[in-house]
Amino acid sequence: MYKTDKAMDELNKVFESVAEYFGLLAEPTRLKILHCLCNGERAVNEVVEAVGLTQANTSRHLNLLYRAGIVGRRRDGSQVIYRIIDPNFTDLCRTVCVSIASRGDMSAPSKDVLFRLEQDLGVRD
Amino acid sequence: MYKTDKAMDELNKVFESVAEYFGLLAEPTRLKILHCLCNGERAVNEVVEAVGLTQANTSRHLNLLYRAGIVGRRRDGSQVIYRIIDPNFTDLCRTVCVSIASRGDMSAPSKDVLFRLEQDLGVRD
DNA sequence: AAACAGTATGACCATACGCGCATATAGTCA
DNA sequence: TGACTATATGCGCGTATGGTCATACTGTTT
Repeated sequence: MYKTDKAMDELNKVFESVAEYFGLLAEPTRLKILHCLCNGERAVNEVVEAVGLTQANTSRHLNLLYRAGIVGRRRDGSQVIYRIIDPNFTDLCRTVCVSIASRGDMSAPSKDVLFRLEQDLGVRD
Repeated sequence: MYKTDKAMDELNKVFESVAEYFGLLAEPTRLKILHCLCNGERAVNEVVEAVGLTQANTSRHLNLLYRAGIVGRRRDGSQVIYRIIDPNFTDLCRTVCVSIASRGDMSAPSKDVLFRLEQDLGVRD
């Protein structure tokens, strides 16, 4: 298929990049943080309060997401305000949410929770 | 927002499920395996040869993907043949691939490799 | 049954990563 | 400048997980 070694190398790099991206979304805490940002920008301390994480932890995750280009940030006085800038994030999450909902797992979430979640994911800033 | 504790619990479970799903796609080796299955079903030994992994390793990853419902399998004589059954997989990967390609990273993959990859992801079995 | 190919799995190792603690840095206000 | 709030970061710990090796399991063939 991909004959040359060079093409293979490039393909492997693509896989690594894709894996890295998915890896950012593979953590419940980060998903919580991102969900918290779904309805608009938030300062770090707001996120901390909303998701119930440590300030240090929250800051770390937000930095990760920032360096990956999933969220943007701006200073406002002494606080830093984050927002989602990756146009694909909501699409990806909505797809997976629907997929999970469709699986008749015993642990299937109730309709209204999913509905509300999809509502959040449908909002664009 | 999500007032009741019950709703919060459910939401957290959703986050965990979504994270778990993304986690499966967050590994370059698994992406290689899945890419190998993009053009149709393959026996384990074929996958082993195609992606250059250990047989044990390949089997483990395939089992993971199977238990998660991303791939299906059937026996054919002494060999087991896997195929992609998750309708969302290609969509998700295509989205992320395009996203990565659009970022002007220095390590941006060449156009033809990406084109070929998207071609693979466009094929439905 | 014996020999063999194909596949799965248990044990172990090395590494990655999320977390909490303490601390450093940046900005505001008196 | 000093005190205070807000945010970021270095360090150490515990866990989770991918990789490898050896081995068990399954089906086929003679």
